[in-house]
Amino acid sequence: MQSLKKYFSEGLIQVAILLSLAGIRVDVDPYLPPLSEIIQGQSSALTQTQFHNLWNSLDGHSLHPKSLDLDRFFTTRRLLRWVRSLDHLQVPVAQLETWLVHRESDNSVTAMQGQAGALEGADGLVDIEDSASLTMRMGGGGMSELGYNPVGEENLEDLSRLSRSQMDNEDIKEFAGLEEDTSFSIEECLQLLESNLPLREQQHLGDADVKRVEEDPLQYQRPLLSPLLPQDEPLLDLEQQWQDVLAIMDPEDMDVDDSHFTVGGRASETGHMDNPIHQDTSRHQTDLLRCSQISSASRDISKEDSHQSNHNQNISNASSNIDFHLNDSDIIDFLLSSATDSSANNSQNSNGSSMEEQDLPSLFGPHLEEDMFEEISLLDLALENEFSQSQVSQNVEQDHTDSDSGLSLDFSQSPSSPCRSESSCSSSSSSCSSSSMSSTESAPEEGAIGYTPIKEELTDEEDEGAVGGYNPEQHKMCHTNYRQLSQFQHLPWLEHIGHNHTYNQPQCISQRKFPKQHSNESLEHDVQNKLSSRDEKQARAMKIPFSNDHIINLPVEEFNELLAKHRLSEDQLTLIRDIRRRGKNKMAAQNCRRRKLDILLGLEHNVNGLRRHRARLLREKSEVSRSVREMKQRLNDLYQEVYSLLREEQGMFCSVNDFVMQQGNSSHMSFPTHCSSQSRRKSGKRQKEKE
DNA sequence: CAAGCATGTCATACA
DNA sequence: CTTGTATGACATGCT
Repeated sequence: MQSLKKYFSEGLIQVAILLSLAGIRVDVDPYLPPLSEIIQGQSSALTQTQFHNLWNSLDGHSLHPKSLDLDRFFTTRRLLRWVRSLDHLQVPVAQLETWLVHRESDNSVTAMQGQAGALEGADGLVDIEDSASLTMRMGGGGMSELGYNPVGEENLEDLSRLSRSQMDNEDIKEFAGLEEDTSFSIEECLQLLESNLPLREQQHLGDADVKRVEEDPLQYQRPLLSPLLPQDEPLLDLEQQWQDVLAIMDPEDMDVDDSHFTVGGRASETGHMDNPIHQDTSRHQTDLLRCSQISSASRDISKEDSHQSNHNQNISNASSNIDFHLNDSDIIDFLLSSATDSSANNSQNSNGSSMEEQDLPSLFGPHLEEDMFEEISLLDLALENEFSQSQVSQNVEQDHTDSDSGLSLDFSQSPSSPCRSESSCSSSSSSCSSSSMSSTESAPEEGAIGYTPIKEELTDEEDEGAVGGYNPEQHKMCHTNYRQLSQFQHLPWLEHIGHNHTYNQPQCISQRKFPKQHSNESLEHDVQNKLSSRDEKQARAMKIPFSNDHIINLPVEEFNELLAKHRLSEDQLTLIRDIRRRGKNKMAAQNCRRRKLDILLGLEHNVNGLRRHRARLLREKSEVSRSVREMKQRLNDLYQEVYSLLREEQGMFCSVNDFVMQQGNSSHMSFPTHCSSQSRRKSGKRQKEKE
């Protein structure tokens, strides 16, 4: 019988879904067991009537009874809710209700204050119901009736439908960006959130809210934020609060990437997509914003995948959903911070391709320049979808995949390096036929080894200049450009890299560099003798018939062939092998040092970015705290006003202290019509029950 | 001349 | 075992 019932139930579900899709509203409630039973009761995963079995039979797949498919389960619940809600308006009804009850003696009020964290400044004037019960009333009364469950809801659409009543106290508090230790009550949190809802969102609220809007639309529409704050700031404040929340909840994301983390989800949820600040700033964002959108979209996918079964799915989705706004806010923040130099900078930025990099430092102030590079680098990295949490790891990863090329490295140490042009690289590869293969093969990889973080800052021209392999000389030449970047100006290695450590240079390199350009060969020979390395001198002394470059850079097979071609003594062979070993180790040491510097560079960059991020978070935190205080004050004033009106209506029989405001399940705000001793006793009794 | 830096070299470990 | 690579430690030359 049970199985038969199940069979019909699932059949009904399918039919209802199909009919609903066709536009026909079907109420399957009478034919279905209570939803709670489906969810929690006999159909629990541990019982024989697991609901996943229902789905196993639905689509023909067979799942292990213990492998509960939560996705399908919640999808089922959503579909069921949807089907059920087709016959009635599915407007989330906010169950926020406020009423006044009699204020008992001071002791009781004190106790209730302790429970709910009444307004600090109200001095016991307002008594707010226990937050847990309030949550039950708000969430359980209305939304949970629709089957919403904050845990396990994966879809963003559900999230958007999730009103604040879906969250428990902590969620709401966190959502409001409040710390745990704050004495801010749950109602204040809700009002804080509510106050940031646009009017159309308010229309989704309950009757009580509507009434309040009708009675005092201005007051209700007006956010409870401080009047000192600009009207556009609530959104930013919320985003900042959300950033704080995310930083607390997910410290792993606190990395550089966290700077792109904000409240967007909430922004969309609360309908702030058309917030004026977005409109005002959107025209300034242009390509940066698009880049951020793309990057955030990619992150959305990955984040959703990683958080599929996460307990904090709601908030994760919210954060991912709003990445766009987060980037938005970041860009806005950046634009606002750079507003002082906006005109000049904008013009320069528009001509960025043609602008000389060395002009950059003069165009931006130190702080602005730092921020700009941070933002731009973040966006660029995010756009490439390669932005890892640590540039260090990125560098190391690249290092593992790259190989070295000693040939190009030797170029940088050539005696003629000071006057050599970038063409030396190509000429070297063309002039050395046998070794060109190995050098050119490994050369492009070499370029990816070392200065990767810096190369991201380079222009296209410089990148093109690096084609053909890593050329330290290019980096030396670009060194002047690097130094324009304030981020790297302090690095000693950039300042010293221009030093001409030309001792111990292979002779063959200088020969290959300018085979036709040097007319005076005798002079060149003198220079070679003077600047050649110990190995080269020894090679010449031992009459080694080929160059050190060949010895070092030839592949093993060709190297062995070369040795076989010539009749060499044992000493010569030993020297050749030593030269090869030392040469390769020399290049390895250079690469190793370069990597080390890059790692340090990346770490330094990350530290700076994290410092800036921390400073910004602290700044936002202080701003939020200030706005919260102001809102509290406003709310207190509002209460005073309401009480004064009530006293007038009651004929001045009751004092302000005789009223407390409560919020409940009904859809209207209620106040006791009189403050008799009976109500006083009732209130006291209720309070005792709570305790 | 000492300090700091860049570079080369060696020894060693590892793939 | 050979070869190549990576890296710490030390030496050396330069500023």
